[in-house]
Amino acid sequence: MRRLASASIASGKPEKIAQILEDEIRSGRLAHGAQLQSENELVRRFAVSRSTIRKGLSELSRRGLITTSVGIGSFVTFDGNVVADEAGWTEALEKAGANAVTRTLRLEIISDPSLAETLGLESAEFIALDRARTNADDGHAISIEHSRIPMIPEIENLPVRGLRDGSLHATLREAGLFPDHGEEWIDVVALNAEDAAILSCEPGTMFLRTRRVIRTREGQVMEHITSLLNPSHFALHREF
Amino acid sequence: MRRLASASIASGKPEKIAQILEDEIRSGRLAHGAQLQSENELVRRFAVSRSTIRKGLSELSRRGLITTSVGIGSFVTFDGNVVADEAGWTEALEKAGANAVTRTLRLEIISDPSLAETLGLESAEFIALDRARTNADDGHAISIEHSRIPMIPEIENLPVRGLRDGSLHATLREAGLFPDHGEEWIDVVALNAEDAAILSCEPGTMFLRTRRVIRTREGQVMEHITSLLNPSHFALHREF
DNA sequence: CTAAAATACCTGTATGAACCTGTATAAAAT
DNA sequence: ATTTTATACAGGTTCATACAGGTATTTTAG
Repeated sequence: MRRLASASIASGKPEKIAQILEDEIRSGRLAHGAQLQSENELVRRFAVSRSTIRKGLSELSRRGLITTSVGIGSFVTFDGNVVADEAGWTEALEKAGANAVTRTLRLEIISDPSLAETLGLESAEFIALDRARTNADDGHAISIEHSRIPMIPEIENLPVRGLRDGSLHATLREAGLFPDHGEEWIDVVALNAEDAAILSCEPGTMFLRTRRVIRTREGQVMEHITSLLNPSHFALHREF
Repeated sequence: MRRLASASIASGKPEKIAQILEDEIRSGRLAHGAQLQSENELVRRFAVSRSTIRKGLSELSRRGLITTSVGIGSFVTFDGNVVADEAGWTEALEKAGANAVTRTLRLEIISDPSLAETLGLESAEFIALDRARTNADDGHAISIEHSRIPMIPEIENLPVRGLRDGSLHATLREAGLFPDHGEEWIDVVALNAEDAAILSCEPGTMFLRTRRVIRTREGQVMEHITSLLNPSHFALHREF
Protein backbone atom coordinates (compact mmCIF):
# COMPACT_ATOMS: atom_id res chain seq x y z
CA MET A 1 0.00 0.00 0.00
CA ARG A 2 2.44 2.55 1.21
CA ARG A 3 4.96 3.18 -1.48
CA LEU A 4 8.47 4.42 -1.03
CA ALA A 5 9.22 7.81 -2.46
CA SER A 6 10.44 7.43 -5.99
CA ALA A 7 13.67 9.25 -5.19
CA SER A 8 14.71 6.55 -2.77
CA ILE A 9 14.07 3.52 -4.93
CA ALA A 10 17.65 3.34 -6.05
CA SER A 11 19.13 4.31 -2.70
CA GLY A 12 20.97 1.98 -0.40
CA LYS A 13 19.62 -0.22 2.33
CA PRO A 14 20.42 2.19 5.18
CA GLU A 15 18.32 4.89 3.57
CA LYS A 16 15.40 2.55 3.00
CA ILE A 17 15.50 1.39 6.60
CA ALA A 18 15.72 4.97 7.81
CA GLN A 19 12.62 5.81 5.81
CA ILE A 20 10.63 2.95 7.24
CA LEU A 21 11.56 3.93 10.79
CA GLU A 22 10.97 7.60 10.08
CA ASP A 23 7.51 6.76 8.88
CA GLU A 24 6.82 4.83 12.06
CA ILE A 25 7.99 7.79 14.12
CA ARG A 26 6.15 10.49 12.20
CA SER A 27 2.95 8.46 12.14
CA GLY A 28 3.06 8.00 15.90
CA ARG A 29 3.47 4.24 15.87
CA LEU A 30 6.77 4.95 17.59
CA ALA A 31 5.78 7.58 20.12
CA HIS A 32 7.92 10.35 21.54
CA GLY A 33 10.28 8.91 24.13
CA ALA A 34 9.73 5.33 23.05
CA GLN A 35 12.71 3.03 22.80
CA LEU A 36 13.55 1.58 19.43
CA GLN A 37 14.35 -2.06 18.95
CA SER A 38 17.97 -2.83 19.69
CA GLU A 39 20.38 -2.92 16.78
CA ASN A 40 20.50 -6.69 16.90
CA GLU A 41 16.73 -6.94 16.84
CA LEU A 42 16.66 -4.61 13.85
CA VAL A 43 19.28 -6.80 12.20
CA ARG A 44 16.89 -9.72 12.46
CA ARG A 45 13.87 -7.66 11.47
CA PHE A 46 15.36 -6.24 8.30
CA ALA A 47 17.69 -9.15 7.58
CA VAL A 48 20.72 -6.94 7.08
CA SER A 49 24.04 -6.54 8.83
CA ARG A 50 24.49 -4.44 11.90
CA SER A 51 26.63 -1.88 10.11
CA THR A 52 23.73 -1.27 7.71
CA ILE A 53 21.33 -0.83 10.62
CA ARG A 54 23.76 1.55 12.27
CA LYS A 55 23.99 3.67 9.15
CA GLY A 56 20.21 3.90 9.06
CA LEU A 57 20.00 4.88 12.73
CA SER A 58 22.79 7.37 12.26
CA GLU A 59 20.75 8.99 9.51
CA LEU A 60 17.69 9.20 11.76
CA SER A 61 19.87 10.76 14.42
CA ARG A 62 21.18 13.28 11.92
CA ARG A 63 17.58 14.17 11.11
CA GLY A 64 16.91 14.76 14.79
CA LEU A 65 14.35 12.00 15.11
CA ILE A 66 16.22 9.84 17.62
CA THR A 67 19.12 9.92 20.03
CA THR A 68 21.05 6.90 21.13
CA SER A 69 22.92 6.17 24.35
CA VAL A 70 25.78 3.75 24.77
CA GLY A 71 24.79 0.64 26.63
CA ILE A 72 21.11 1.53 26.56
CA GLY A 73 19.64 2.02 23.10
CA SER A 74 17.93 4.51 20.80
CA PHE A 75 14.97 6.66 21.75
CA VAL A 76 12.52 8.74 19.78
CA THR A 77 13.15 12.43 20.34
CA PHE A 78 10.80 13.70 17.68
CA ASP A 79 7.90 15.42 19.41
CA GLY A 80 6.39 17.22 16.47
CA ASN A 81 2.79 16.91 15.51
CA VAL A 82 1.87 13.55 14.21
CA VAL A 83 1.25 13.88 10.55
CA ALA A 84 -2.00 12.11 9.78
CA ASP A 85 -0.66 10.80 6.53
CA GLU A 86 -1.51 13.86 4.48
CA ALA A 87 0.40 12.45 1.58
CA GLY A 88 -1.93 11.20 -1.07
CA TRP A 89 -4.98 13.14 -0.06
CA THR A 90 -6.23 16.06 -1.98
CA GLU A 91 -5.65 19.25 -0.14
CA ALA A 92 -8.46 21.74 0.06
CA LEU A 93 -7.17 25.14 -0.96
CA GLU A 94 -9.26 27.85 0.56
CA LYS A 95 -9.34 30.78 -1.76
CA ALA A 96 -11.15 33.12 0.56
CA GLY A 97 -9.79 35.19 3.38
CA ALA A 98 -8.80 33.80 6.73
CA ASN A 99 -11.67 35.15 8.79
CA ALA A 100 -13.75 32.03 8.81
CA VAL A 101 -15.29 30.52 11.90
CA THR A 102 -15.63 26.83 12.60
CA ARG A 103 -18.66 25.59 14.44
CA THR A 104 -18.89 22.10 15.88
CA LEU A 105 -22.40 21.01 15.06
CA ARG A 106 -22.35 17.83 17.01
CA LEU A 107 -20.08 15.30 18.63
CA GLU A 108 -21.96 12.23 19.71
CA ILE A 109 -22.51 8.57 19.21
CA ILE A 110 -25.01 7.70 16.52
CA SER A 111 -26.34 4.68 14.72
CA ASP A 112 -26.20 4.72 10.93
CA PRO A 113 -27.08 1.31 9.46
CA SER A 114 -26.95 2.66 5.92
CA LEU A 115 -23.35 3.85 6.24
CA ALA A 116 -22.38 0.65 8.03
CA GLU A 117 -23.84 -1.31 5.16
CA THR A 118 -21.89 0.75 2.64
CA LEU A 119 -18.64 0.28 4.51
CA GLY A 120 -19.28 -3.38 5.20
CA LEU A 121 -19.30 -2.98 8.95
CA GLU A 122 -21.18 -5.20 11.37
CA SER A 123 -21.82 -2.58 13.98
CA ALA A 124 -23.83 0.47 12.93
CA GLU A 125 -22.52 2.65 15.73
CA PHE A 126 -20.32 5.59 14.92
CA ILE A 127 -18.79 8.56 16.60
CA ALA A 128 -20.19 11.47 14.65
CA LEU A 129 -18.34 14.76 14.41
CA ASP A 130 -19.93 17.43 12.25
CA ARG A 131 -18.36 20.79 11.70
CA ALA A 132 -19.27 23.78 9.58
CA ARG A 133 -17.22 26.73 8.46
CA THR A 134 -18.82 30.04 7.63
CA ASN A 135 -17.54 33.48 6.92
CA ALA A 136 -17.21 35.42 10.14
CA ASP A 137 -18.39 38.65 8.55
CA ASP A 138 -21.53 37.87 6.62
CA GLY A 139 -22.25 34.25 7.55
CA HIS A 140 -21.35 33.10 4.03
CA ALA A 141 -21.35 29.34 3.65
CA ILE A 142 -17.90 27.89 3.21
CA SER A 143 -17.89 24.23 4.03
CA ILE A 144 -19.39 21.47 6.10
CA GLU A 145 -17.73 18.25 7.16
CA HIS A 146 -19.23 15.01 8.42
CA SER A 147 -16.79 12.67 10.10
CA ARG A 148 -17.86 9.16 11.08
CA ILE A 149 -15.58 6.93 13.13
CA PRO A 150 -16.76 3.36 13.59
CA MET A 151 -17.23 2.33 17.18
CA ILE A 152 -14.64 -0.24 18.11
CA PRO A 153 -14.14 -2.13 21.37
CA GLU A 154 -10.92 -0.25 22.05
CA ILE A 155 -12.70 3.08 22.40
CA GLU A 156 -16.10 1.85 23.40
CA ASN A 157 -15.57 2.32 27.08
CA LEU A 158 -14.21 5.83 26.92
CA PRO A 159 -16.30 8.61 28.41
CA VAL A 160 -17.86 10.54 25.56
CA ARG A 161 -16.81 13.83 27.05
CA GLY A 162 -13.24 12.68 26.46
CA LEU A 163 -13.87 12.91 22.76
CA ARG A 164 -12.60 16.37 22.10
CA ASP A 165 -11.69 17.20 18.58
CA GLY A 166 -7.94 17.20 18.80
CA SER A 167 -7.69 14.26 21.10
CA LEU A 168 -9.91 12.05 19.04
CA HIS A 169 -7.26 10.90 16.62
CA ALA A 170 -4.75 10.70 19.46
CA THR A 171 -7.13 8.30 21.18
CA LEU A 172 -7.27 6.18 18.06
CA ARG A 173 -3.49 6.08 17.95
CA GLU A 174 -3.34 4.96 21.55
CA ALA A 175 -5.74 2.20 20.62
CA GLY A 176 -3.24 1.07 18.00
CA LEU A 177 -5.14 2.39 14.98
CA PHE A 178 -3.03 4.13 12.38
CA PRO A 179 -4.13 5.39 8.98
CA ASP A 180 -2.47 3.57 6.14
CA HIS A 181 -4.44 3.79 2.92
CA GLY A 182 -7.84 4.77 1.65
CA GLU A 183 -10.14 5.83 -1.09
CA GLU A 184 -11.50 9.17 -2.19
CA TRP A 185 -14.41 10.24 -4.33
CA ILE A 186 -15.00 13.73 -5.67
CA ASP A 187 -18.17 14.95 -7.31
CA VAL A 188 -20.58 17.84 -7.46
CA VAL A 189 -23.92 17.54 -5.68
CA ALA A 190 -26.88 19.69 -4.76
CA LEU A 191 -27.17 20.59 -1.09
CA ASN A 192 -29.95 18.80 0.72
CA ALA A 193 -32.34 20.74 2.95
CA GLU A 194 -30.54 19.96 6.19
CA ASP A 195 -27.07 20.98 5.05
CA ALA A 196 -28.45 24.00 3.23
CA ALA A 197 -30.07 25.17 6.45
CA ILE A 198 -26.84 24.79 8.38
CA LEU A 199 -24.98 26.83 5.81
CA SER A 200 -27.78 29.35 5.27
CA CYS A 201 -27.94 28.46 1.60
CA GLU A 202 -30.67 27.68 -0.84
CA PRO A 203 -31.37 23.95 -1.00
CA GLY A 204 -30.14 22.68 -4.34
CA THR A 205 -27.05 24.86 -4.42
CA MET A 206 -24.24 22.97 -6.16
CA PHE A 207 -21.38 22.09 -3.82
CA LEU A 208 -18.11 20.26 -4.34
CA ARG A 209 -18.22 17.02 -2.36
CA THR A 210 -15.32 14.83 -1.34
CA ARG A 211 -15.82 11.54 0.44
CA ARG A 212 -12.94 9.66 2.00
CA VAL A 213 -12.59 6.28 3.60
CA ILE A 214 -9.47 5.87 5.69
CA ARG A 215 -8.33 2.40 6.60
CA THR A 216 -5.66 0.80 8.71
CA ARG A 217 -3.00 -1.41 7.26
CA GLU A 218 -5.22 -4.38 8.01
CA GLY A 219 -8.04 -2.85 5.99
CA GLN A 220 -10.17 -1.94 8.99
CA VAL A 221 -12.22 1.22 8.43
CA MET A 222 -10.97 4.02 10.64
CA GLU A 223 -12.94 6.97 9.43
CA HIS A 224 -15.38 8.10 6.81
CA ILE A 225 -15.38 11.79 5.98
CA THR A 226 -17.77 13.67 3.76
CA SER A 227 -16.89 17.26 3.02
CA LEU A 228 -19.14 19.69 1.23
CA LEU A 229 -17.16 22.62 -0.10
CA ASN A 230 -18.48 25.84 -1.51
CA PRO A 231 -17.03 25.78 -5.03
CA SER A 232 -16.50 29.52 -5.05
CA HIS A 233 -14.19 29.19 -2.07
CA PHE A 234 -12.37 25.93 -2.69
CA ALA A 235 -10.18 24.15 -5.15
CA LEU A 236 -8.75 20.73 -4.49
CA HIS A 237 -5.11 20.12 -5.10
CA ARG A 238 -2.88 17.12 -5.01
CA GLU A 239 0.58 16.05 -6.08
CA PHE A 240 1.44 12.66 -7.40
CA MET B 1 22.11 13.88 -42.95
CA ARG B 2 20.21 11.63 -40.62
CA ARG B 3 22.60 11.12 -37.80
CA LEU B 4 20.35 8.94 -35.77
CA ALA B 5 22.11 8.59 -32.48
CA SER B 6 20.03 5.51 -31.92
CA ALA B 7 21.03 3.94 -35.19
CA SER B 8 24.31 2.92 -33.70
CA ILE B 9 22.45 0.92 -31.14
CA ALA B 10 19.29 0.07 -32.97
CA SER B 11 20.13 -3.42 -34.12
CA GLY B 12 23.00 -4.48 -31.91
CA LYS B 13 23.11 -6.77 -28.93
CA PRO B 14 22.64 -3.98 -26.39
CA GLU B 15 19.32 -3.06 -27.98
CA LYS B 16 18.13 -6.64 -27.93
CA ILE B 17 19.00 -6.98 -24.29
CA ALA B 18 17.33 -3.67 -23.53
CA GLN B 19 14.19 -4.85 -25.28
CA ILE B 20 14.07 -8.09 -23.32
CA LEU B 21 14.46 -6.26 -20.03
CA GLU B 22 12.01 -3.55 -21.06
CA ASP B 23 9.44 -6.22 -21.77
CA GLU B 24 10.00 -7.74 -18.35
CA ILE B 25 9.55 -4.34 -16.75
CA ARG B 26 6.49 -3.26 -18.72
CA SER B 27 4.82 -6.62 -18.23
CA GLY B 28 5.33 -6.32 -14.49
CA ARG B 29 7.56 -9.35 -14.13
CA LEU B 30 10.10 -6.84 -12.88
CA ALA B 31 7.99 -4.74 -10.56
CA HIS B 32 8.33 -1.07 -9.68
CA GLY B 33 11.19 -0.70 -7.21
CA ALA B 34 12.59 -4.15 -7.86
CA GLN B 35 16.31 -4.60 -8.18
CA LEU B 36 17.67 -5.90 -11.46
CA GLN B 37 20.21 -8.66 -11.65
CA SER B 38 23.73 -7.37 -11.27
CA GLU B 39 25.71 -6.66 -14.39
CA ASN B 40 27.79 -9.76 -13.87
CA GLU B 41 24.69 -11.91 -13.50
CA LEU B 42 23.32 -10.41 -16.70
CA VAL B 43 26.64 -11.18 -18.37
CA ARG B 44 26.15 -14.84 -17.55
CA ARG B 45 22.45 -14.79 -18.41
CA PHE B 46 22.86 -13.28 -21.87
CA ALA B 47 26.34 -14.65 -22.53
CA VAL B 48 27.73 -11.30 -23.60
CA SER B 49 30.39 -9.02 -22.26
CA ARG B 50 29.82 -6.56 -19.47
CA SER B 51 30.23 -3.54 -21.73
CA THR B 52 27.38 -4.83 -23.86
CA ILE B 53 25.20 -5.28 -20.79
CA ARG B 54 26.10 -1.79 -19.66
CA LYS B 55 25.06 -0.31 -22.99
CA GLY B 56 21.71 -2.06 -22.68
CA LEU B 57 21.18 -0.81 -19.15
CA SER B 58 22.24 2.67 -20.15
CA GLU B 59 19.54 2.62 -22.82
CA LEU B 60 16.92 1.53 -20.28
CA SER B 61 18.04 4.35 -18.05
CA ARG B 62 17.67 6.82 -20.90
CA ARG B 63 14.14 5.57 -21.42
CA GLY B 64 13.36 6.24 -17.79
CA LEU B 65 12.73 2.63 -16.90
CA ILE B 66 15.56 2.15 -14.41
CA THR B 67 18.07 4.07 -12.38
CA THR B 68 21.32 2.68 -11.12
CA SER B 69 23.54 3.52 -8.16
CA VAL B 70 27.20 2.70 -7.78
CA GLY B 71 27.95 -0.06 -5.35
CA ILE B 72 24.29 -1.05 -5.19
CA GLY B 73 22.73 -1.92 -8.50
CA SER B 74 19.91 -1.01 -10.89
CA PHE B 75 16.29 -0.56 -9.87
CA VAL B 76 13.03 -0.38 -11.77
CA THR B 77 11.64 3.14 -11.64
CA PHE B 78 8.85 2.56 -14.13
CA ASP B 79 5.50 2.24 -12.39
CA GLY B 80 2.92 0.67 -14.62
CA ASN B 81 0.06 1.57 -12.34
CA VAL B 82 0.40 5.22 -12.08
CA VAL B 83 -0.38 8.43 -13.35
CA ALA B 84 0.60 8.19 -16.86
CA ASP B 85 -2.16 9.75 -18.81
CA GLU B 86 -5.23 9.64 -16.65
CA ALA B 87 -3.28 10.73 -13.60
CA GLY B 88 -4.44 8.07 -11.25
CA TRP B 89 -7.99 9.27 -11.21
CA THR B 90 -10.50 7.04 -12.72
CA GLU B 91 -13.17 9.24 -14.14
CA ALA B 92 -16.12 7.13 -13.25
CA LEU B 93 -18.78 7.44 -15.83
CA GLU B 94 -21.73 6.37 -13.82
CA LYS B 95 -24.95 7.66 -15.19
CA ALA B 96 -24.04 8.23 -18.79
CA GLY B 97 -24.63 5.48 -21.25
CA ALA B 98 -21.67 3.92 -22.94
CA ASN B 99 -22.60 5.39 -26.27
CA ALA B 100 -20.57 8.54 -26.12
CA VAL B 101 -18.80 9.94 -29.14
CA THR B 102 -15.44 11.64 -29.08
CA ARG B 103 -14.75 14.48 -31.45
CA THR B 104 -11.28 15.82 -32.04
CA LEU B 105 -11.71 19.56 -32.15
CA ARG B 106 -8.21 20.41 -33.18
CA LEU B 107 -4.73 19.06 -33.33
CA GLU B 108 -2.20 21.70 -34.22
CA ILE B 109 0.75 23.70 -33.09
CA ILE B 110 -0.13 26.86 -31.24
CA SER B 111 1.57 29.62 -29.31
CA ASP B 112 0.30 30.31 -25.79
CA PRO B 113 2.61 32.73 -23.92
CA SER B 114 0.26 32.87 -20.97
CA LEU B 115 0.38 29.12 -20.38
CA ALA B 116 4.13 29.08 -20.95
CA GLU B 117 4.47 31.79 -18.32
CA THR B 118 2.39 29.79 -15.86
CA LEU B 119 4.43 26.66 -16.41
CA GLY B 120 7.73 28.50 -16.39
CA LEU B 121 8.62 27.52 -19.94
CA GLU B 122 10.84 29.51 -22.24
CA SER B 123 9.18 28.51 -25.47
CA ALA B 124 5.50 29.36 -25.86
CA GLU B 125 4.89 26.75 -28.53
CA PHE B 126 2.65 23.82 -27.75
CA ILE B 127 1.02 20.94 -29.49
CA ALA B 128 -2.67 21.49 -28.84
CA LEU B 129 -5.09 18.59 -28.79
CA ASP B 130 -8.69 19.39 -27.94
CA ARG B 131 -11.35 16.75 -27.72
CA ALA B 132 -15.00 16.77 -26.75
CA ARG B 133 -17.25 13.94 -25.73
CA THR B 134 -20.99 14.09 -26.18
CA ASN B 135 -23.81 11.64 -25.89
CA ALA B 136 -24.39 9.91 -29.20
CA ASP B 137 -28.15 9.90 -28.81
CA ASP B 138 -29.19 13.38 -27.84
CA GLY B 139 -25.97 15.34 -28.10
CA HIS B 140 -25.78 15.74 -24.35
CA ALA B 141 -22.60 17.42 -23.18
CA ILE B 142 -20.27 15.10 -21.33
CA SER B 143 -16.76 16.50 -21.30
CA ILE B 144 -14.17 18.56 -23.06
CA GLU B 145 -10.44 18.20 -22.77
CA HIS B 146 -7.63 20.58 -23.66
CA SER B 147 -4.21 18.97 -23.85
CA ARG B 148 -1.08 21.10 -24.28
CA ILE B 149 2.27 19.48 -24.88
CA PRO B 150 5.28 21.80 -24.86
CA MET B 151 7.26 21.81 -28.06
CA ILE B 152 10.63 20.23 -27.48
CA PRO B 153 13.55 19.76 -29.85
CA GLU B 154 13.05 16.01 -29.85
CA ILE B 155 9.67 16.25 -31.54
CA GLU B 156 10.10 19.54 -33.31
CA ASN B 157 11.05 18.02 -36.62
CA LEU B 158 8.24 15.53 -36.83
CA PRO B 159 5.67 15.96 -39.56
CA VAL B 160 2.48 17.25 -38.03
CA ARG B 161 0.44 14.58 -39.69
CA GLY B 162 2.40 12.11 -37.56
CA LEU B 163 0.63 13.52 -34.57
CA ARG B 164 -2.24 11.14 -34.36
CA ASP B 165 -3.91 10.88 -31.03
CA GLY B 166 -2.72 7.47 -29.99
CA SER B 167 0.73 7.86 -31.38
CA LEU B 168 1.38 11.15 -29.69
CA HIS B 169 2.39 9.73 -26.36
CA ALA B 170 4.21 6.92 -28.10
CA THR B 171 6.27 9.55 -29.87
CA LEU B 172 7.10 11.18 -26.58
CA ARG B 173 8.19 7.84 -25.18
CA GLU B 174 10.46 7.28 -28.14
CA ALA B 175 11.98 10.67 -27.46
CA GLY B 176 12.81 9.45 -23.95
CA LEU B 177 10.06 11.41 -22.20
CA PHE B 178 8.14 9.47 -19.59
CA PRO B 179 5.51 10.77 -17.20
CA ASP B 180 6.71 10.48 -13.63
CA HIS B 181 4.89 12.85 -11.32
CA GLY B 182 2.69 15.86 -11.41
CA GLU B 183 0.11 18.07 -9.82
CA GLU B 184 -3.62 18.32 -10.12
CA TRP B 185 -6.19 20.96 -9.30
CA ILE B 186 -9.90 20.32 -9.12
CA ASP B 187 -12.57 22.97 -8.92
CA VAL B 188 -15.97 23.95 -10.21
CA VAL B 189 -16.23 26.63 -12.85
CA ALA B 190 -18.81 28.16 -15.13
CA LEU B 191 -18.46 27.27 -18.80
CA ASN B 192 -17.24 30.09 -20.97
CA ALA B 193 -19.02 30.89 -24.19
CA GLU B 194 -16.63 28.99 -26.41
CA ASP B 195 -16.72 25.73 -24.48
CA ALA B 196 -20.44 26.03 -23.92
CA ALA B 197 -20.97 26.30 -27.67
CA ILE B 198 -18.87 23.22 -28.30
CA LEU B 199 -20.88 21.25 -25.79
CA SER B 200 -24.24 22.74 -26.78
CA CYS B 201 -24.75 24.04 -23.27
CA GLU B 202 -25.80 27.30 -21.74
CA PRO B 203 -22.82 29.53 -20.97
CA GLY B 204 -22.43 29.68 -17.23
CA THR B 205 -23.32 26.05 -16.62
CA MET B 206 -21.27 24.74 -13.70
CA PHE B 207 -18.75 22.09 -14.74
CA LEU B 208 -16.20 20.10 -12.80
CA ARG B 209 -12.76 21.17 -13.93
CA THR B 210 -9.51 19.28 -13.43
CA ARG B 211 -6.18 20.68 -14.44
CA ARG B 212 -3.10 18.50 -14.47
CA VAL B 213 0.56 19.18 -15.03
CA ILE B 214 2.52 16.04 -15.82
CA ARG B 215 6.28 16.12 -15.53
CA THR B 216 9.19 13.85 -16.28
CA ARG B 217 11.45 12.56 -13.56
CA GLU B 218 13.72 15.53 -14.17
CA GLY B 219 10.85 17.94 -13.60
CA GLN B 220 10.45 18.89 -17.25
CA VAL B 221 6.84 19.69 -18.15
CA MET B 222 5.44 17.03 -20.44
CA GLU B 223 1.80 17.92 -20.66
CA HIS B 224 -0.83 20.26 -19.33
CA ILE B 225 -4.38 18.98 -19.43
CA THR B 226 -7.55 20.85 -18.63
CA SER B 227 -10.68 18.75 -18.48
CA LEU B 228 -14.18 20.08 -18.11
CA LEU B 229 -16.52 17.37 -16.91
CA ASN B 230 -20.29 17.46 -16.73
CA PRO B 231 -20.91 16.94 -13.02
CA SER B 232 -24.03 14.90 -13.65
CA HIS B 233 -21.96 12.36 -15.53
CA PHE B 234 -18.71 12.27 -13.63
CA ALA B 235 -17.36 11.45 -10.24
CA LEU B 236 -13.65 11.26 -9.60
CA HIS B 237 -12.37 8.31 -7.66
CA ARG B 238 -8.99 7.10 -6.58
CA GLU B 239 -7.30 4.75 -4.17
CA PHE B 240 -3.96 5.13 -2.51
C1' DC C 1 21.29 -7.26 54.37
C1' DT C 2 25.01 -5.43 51.66
C1' DA C 3 28.57 -5.19 48.38
C1' DA C 4 31.14 -7.16 44.95
C1' DA C 5 31.30 -10.12 41.09
C1' DA C 6 29.43 -12.47 37.25
C1' DT C 7 26.29 -12.22 33.54
C1' DA C 8 23.61 -10.47 29.77
C1' DC C 9 22.66 -7.01 26.64
C1' DC C 10 23.54 -2.65 24.74
C1' DT C 11 26.29 0.73 21.62
C1' DG C 12 30.95 2.09 19.48
C1' DT C 13 34.74 0.76 16.54
C1' DA C 14 37.57 -1.68 13.32
C1' DT C 15 38.59 -5.06 9.89
C1' DG C 16 38.74 -7.83 5.53
C1' DA C 17 36.12 -10.33 2.13
C1' DA C 18 32.71 -10.26 -1.33
C1' DC C 19 30.02 -7.87 -4.50
C1' DC C 20 28.50 -3.78 -6.86
C1' DT C 21 28.98 0.03 -10.58
C1' DG C 22 32.22 3.32 -13.22
C1' DT C 23 36.07 3.69 -16.27
C1' DA C 24 39.81 2.72 -19.34
C1' DT C 25 42.26 -0.06 -22.75
C1' DA C 26 43.75 -3.36 -26.01
C1' DA C 27 42.57 -7.46 -28.54
C1' DA C 28 39.26 -9.98 -31.26
C1' DA C 29 35.23 -10.57 -34.10
C1' DT C 30 31.85 -8.89 -37.45
C1' DA D 1 35.35 0.62 -39.40
C1' DT D 2 32.42 -0.58 -36.02
C1' DT D 3 31.00 -3.65 -32.60
C1' DT D 4 32.03 -6.78 -29.13
C1' DT D 5 35.05 -9.04 -25.99
C1' DA D 6 38.35 -9.58 -22.29
C1' DT D 7 40.83 -7.64 -18.64
C1' DA D 8 42.24 -4.66 -15.08
C1' DC D 9 41.60 -1.23 -11.66
C1' DA D 10 39.15 2.40 -8.69
C1' DG D 11 35.81 3.33 -5.42
C1' DG D 12 31.15 2.59 -3.13
C1' DT D 13 28.16 -0.86 -0.48
C1' DT D 14 27.19 -4.65 2.37
C1' DC D 15 28.30 -8.54 5.25
C1' DA D 16 30.42 -11.22 8.84
C1' DT D 17 33.23 -11.08 12.63
C1' DA D 18 35.72 -9.59 16.51
C1' DC D 19 36.62 -6.77 20.39
C1' DA D 20 36.11 -2.73 23.71
C1' DG D 21 33.40 -0.44 26.93
C1' DG D 22 28.73 1.26 29.07
C1' DT D 23 24.50 -0.24 31.64
C1' DA D 24 21.44 -3.15 34.11
C1' DT D 25 20.27 -7.42 36.26
C1' DT D 26 21.32 -11.47 38.69
C1' DT D 27 24.22 -14.17 41.38
C1' DT D 28 27.45 -14.81 44.81
C1' DA D 29 30.36 -13.85 48.79
C1' DG D 30 30.93 -11.34 52.92
